[in-house]
Amino acid sequence: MATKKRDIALSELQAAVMRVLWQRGEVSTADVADVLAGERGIKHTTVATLLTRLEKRGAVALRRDGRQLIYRALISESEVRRSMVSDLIASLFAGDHKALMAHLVQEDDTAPGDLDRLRRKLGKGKSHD
Amino acid sequence: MATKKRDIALSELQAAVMRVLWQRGEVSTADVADVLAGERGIKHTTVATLLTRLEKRGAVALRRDGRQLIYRALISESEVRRSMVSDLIASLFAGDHKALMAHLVQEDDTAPGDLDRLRRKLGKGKSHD
DNA sequence: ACTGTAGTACGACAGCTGTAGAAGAATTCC
DNA sequence: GGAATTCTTCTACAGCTGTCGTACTACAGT
Repeated sequence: MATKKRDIALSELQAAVMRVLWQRGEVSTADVADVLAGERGIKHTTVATLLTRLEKRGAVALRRDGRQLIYRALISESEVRRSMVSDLIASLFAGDHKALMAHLVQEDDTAPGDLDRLRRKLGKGKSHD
Repeated sequence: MATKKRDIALSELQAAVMRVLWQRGEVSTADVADVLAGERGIKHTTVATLLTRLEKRGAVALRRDGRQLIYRALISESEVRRSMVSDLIASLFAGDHKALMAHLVQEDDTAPGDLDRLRRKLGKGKSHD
């Protein structure tokens, strides 16, 4: 809790960038760019800009390797999830977590039994991040 | 489904404005402004701008009453919820609704039994919006 | 050494958001 | 009827985002 990171709201695109880092750990700009270029036809320079800005915000750290920049995430996916889910709940569900669950149960095609299974499968794990 | 409304992502503040409309139906600019001014010290003109922009986006409709403008929501809270929850799931939960549920079950202090109760209470209702 | 080539750094620009002051119009109150 | 009040409209501006083009730099080959 010492290293509090506030303001962890990412746009769709920023999340896509972070996802690459979360999945692969240390990644060069080119690697991220290749993924994003494939997924959505974004130019390399755009990705470089995105990464630079994320670095400025403290979301990622970079390291030099020759002429290349290698990035790694400084905020974890769980942190972002927690933060953004909370924001959404605050904005649209009157701050009530259960209201979101209710919404999900209502909207989703999830077979009712899944909830039970889900609850059973979790319940003890307090390990994340 | 005929009146498809895409692009229903609202910022925190925009959601706050919409919330007033959702709760009260038809509301004058001044009414919304008073609520927002009380909640977060925002100036009337700011609220007017917000409403104007929401109107331009098709999120609200306005009607004149003398010199006053009366607004009402054109998009429902459920629509916005559905849309934004889906966006979040797509961005951060690999498109898997159940992953969000798992996250909630994990993070929330919700007593495990609540899920059962929740599921029981719903389950048949297909009425929203 | 020269020339591509690959990579980074900068600067730009448009669109959206949060914020609000100034100006103008319509009402209301003496 | 003139002044104070209330509302809307317009304009502005800064900060963030998505998107790149250009320019510069360092290597890799030949």
